[in-house]
Amino acid sequence: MSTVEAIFEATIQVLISDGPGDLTTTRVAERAGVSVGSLYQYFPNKQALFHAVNERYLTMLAERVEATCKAHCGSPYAEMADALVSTYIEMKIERRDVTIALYRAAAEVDVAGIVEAMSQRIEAASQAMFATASDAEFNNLATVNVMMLNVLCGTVRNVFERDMSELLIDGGLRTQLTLMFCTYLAAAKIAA
Amino acid sequence: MSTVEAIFEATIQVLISDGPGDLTTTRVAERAGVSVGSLYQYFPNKQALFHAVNERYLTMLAERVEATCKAHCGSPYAEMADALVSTYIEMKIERRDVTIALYRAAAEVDVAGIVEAMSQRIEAASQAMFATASDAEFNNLATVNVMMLNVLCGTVRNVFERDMSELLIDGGLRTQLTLMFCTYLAAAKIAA
Amino acid sequence: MSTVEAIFEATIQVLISDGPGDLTTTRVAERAGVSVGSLYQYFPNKQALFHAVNERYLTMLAERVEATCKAHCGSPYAEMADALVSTYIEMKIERRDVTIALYRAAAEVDVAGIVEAMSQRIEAASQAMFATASDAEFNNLATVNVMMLNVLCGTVRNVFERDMSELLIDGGLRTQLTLMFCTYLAAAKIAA
Amino acid sequence: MSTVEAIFEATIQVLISDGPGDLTTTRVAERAGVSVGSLYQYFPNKQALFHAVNERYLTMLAERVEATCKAHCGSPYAEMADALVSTYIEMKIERRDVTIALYRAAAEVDVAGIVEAMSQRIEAASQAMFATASDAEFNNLATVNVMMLNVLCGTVRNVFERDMSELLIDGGLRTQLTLMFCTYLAAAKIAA
DNA sequence: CATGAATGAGGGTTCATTCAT
DNA sequence: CATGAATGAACCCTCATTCAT
Repeated sequence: MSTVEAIFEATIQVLISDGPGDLTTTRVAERAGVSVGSLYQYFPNKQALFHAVNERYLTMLAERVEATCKAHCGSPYAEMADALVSTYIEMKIERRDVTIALYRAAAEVDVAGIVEAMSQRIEAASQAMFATASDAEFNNLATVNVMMLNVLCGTVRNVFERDMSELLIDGGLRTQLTLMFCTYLAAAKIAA
Repeated sequence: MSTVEAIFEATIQVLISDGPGDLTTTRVAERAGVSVGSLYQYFPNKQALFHAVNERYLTMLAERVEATCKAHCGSPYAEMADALVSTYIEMKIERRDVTIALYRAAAEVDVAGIVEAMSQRIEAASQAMFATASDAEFNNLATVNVMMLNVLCGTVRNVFERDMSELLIDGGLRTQLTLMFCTYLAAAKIAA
Repeated sequence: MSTVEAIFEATIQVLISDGPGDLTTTRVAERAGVSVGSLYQYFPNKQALFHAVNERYLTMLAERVEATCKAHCGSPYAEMADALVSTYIEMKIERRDVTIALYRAAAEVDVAGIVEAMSQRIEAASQAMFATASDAEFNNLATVNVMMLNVLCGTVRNVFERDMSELLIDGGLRTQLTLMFCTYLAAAKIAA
Repeated sequence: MSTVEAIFEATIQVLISDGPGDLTTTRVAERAGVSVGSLYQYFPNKQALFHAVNERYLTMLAERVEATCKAHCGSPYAEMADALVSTYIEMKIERRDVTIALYRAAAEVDVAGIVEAMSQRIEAASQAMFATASDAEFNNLATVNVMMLNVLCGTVRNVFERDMSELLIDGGLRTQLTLMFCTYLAAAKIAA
């Protein structure tokens, strides 16, 4: 494993075990099995490290969502909603500890830029998908789409931060969010 | 204004102007016009101060929501949904800077406990309200209710943190969330 | 002794014993018998400390020279030259270690500003004095005066840095510089 | 250009553009277009590099002064004084940035040894020259000579460090120093 | 002989907290 | 009960130097 890779992984590990408040460059370096100096050879400062870790994570997320959206072009909108919600939640659950760690770290630094960029990628992909629904066209698709994604991201975050396991394990969150989106979309359908 | 009051206000002010990263006890004391020593007479440590500020803010929020819920007992559910969403968003918009400041500070410290407590108060009030809707009864009200509140809190936070002013100023967020909740509730109605 | 005083003294001591390259804020604080934190309560950073120490020293020097110049208003110019040279050199010899330490430290930081300010104070005082010589008037006094002071400051520094004790102990430097200035001034005299 | 040459030049360049405080071995190597490792193949440590650069510069200076002194054997002493002063100042002005950079760097490291050695070479050459003046013999030549060279070196340094351009551009410094030396030497002449 | 990633001691600086006044 | 100077552990970051390739 490359040094950079080790540092990335160590950052996540420290974030998970110690929390963002106790994340020090020394500790990260130690956990990565390298010296602080090495860390600073690859990242100009602590912020940059944070930034990079978040970017990497969010980029992965965005890519997966984009892929899902592409894969569901032309499907019925209910399937689209389910695919979107499921993909997003599954990714978050997959490495639950990482998800929680990054949610907590988000406020520490200026990650707003990355978050915004990724949000827009996801929004674009989603809107493109819904525009091709086989069984409906929508009024105000732009607004509706933005709403759904804010709801999706915000709600999932809330559920993770409150650690509401019961909503996550049995798919309650997924089912209900999908349902909510379907009824919402139905109301936005253009009468045939 | 009491000393404690001054300290509370100063904390918020520093949070707004300097951000949570630059909030130091000395700075808070200065802005409050008291000495650090005095600050420590009222709060055993920085965490406690943070905690208190958040508690006060969230308690106010919870109380307002509870009042709204009580006031809408027996109304049609659409009105309930609108009242809930409107009250929550209005409070957040009212002192937008404070809202954003506290969202950002949330991760810094362990506010999870307070958040959880307040969430449950709000959920209870909301569920009690919806149980009295004049025009419907709902399947699975507990789940539906929890979902709506997670969506409400999560989405609003997301919108504030992304600073999506366009959704806030013209009431787009309010209208759409209300609509979403109405269609969602409609789907949960018990057939008459 | 006040904390600030102790820090000033400690800075000089460290400068003398360890040299400017090994002057660390921690070491200064230790030697002063206070904590680093205290040091930073009085000086915003290391540079400021350096600056303050130099300013204090050079201000004293300038004041002494100014006093001497005032005291010799109306004297014959040879006495003036002797007074100027003697005062300057004596002050430097008085605390020889401090003198050497500060010469060495001068390049470390931006002391140029203070040096320039003090140089100008001294030049002004000196020129005012020579303008009142009882036994001569001078062509180009401004130029002649600036030359003498550059020579005085530069030469003394050179002698200290080269540690040419033999020139300092028996007054050789003083005698010769005075002589040099007298012959130089004589050449600038306006023929009666 | 040899590697060593490149490193020398790079050191000077970094000194000029970044100052002695920001001179790092890595930066020097970069600017020289070689690796740090290579730098350490030629210089055992940073001090040695500094040392070498200074030695090279001062050796050149000493050689030029020696040459001038030899060339003026048997001349009248006024010509000698002028030649000495002019040569020294011209060399310093020739690459003014280098001169200033090295003056500033001088305190950083232990260059005292080299400076002393070069000073003595120059003093010897100068004394030998003045001993052959065609128009005078001097009392105490050793002392007079040492004085003049301390004055010359010290004053020039002072003028450069204070950046008194007006004294350098129109030759004021040169003229006045020469004049000062001539009157000083005249006073030391052995009566015929 | 060149390279440059890796090292890690050490420097400047901050800030929550205490306690003598 | 108020004050604010003093504390010092801990943080971020730098850079001279080494050594495996």
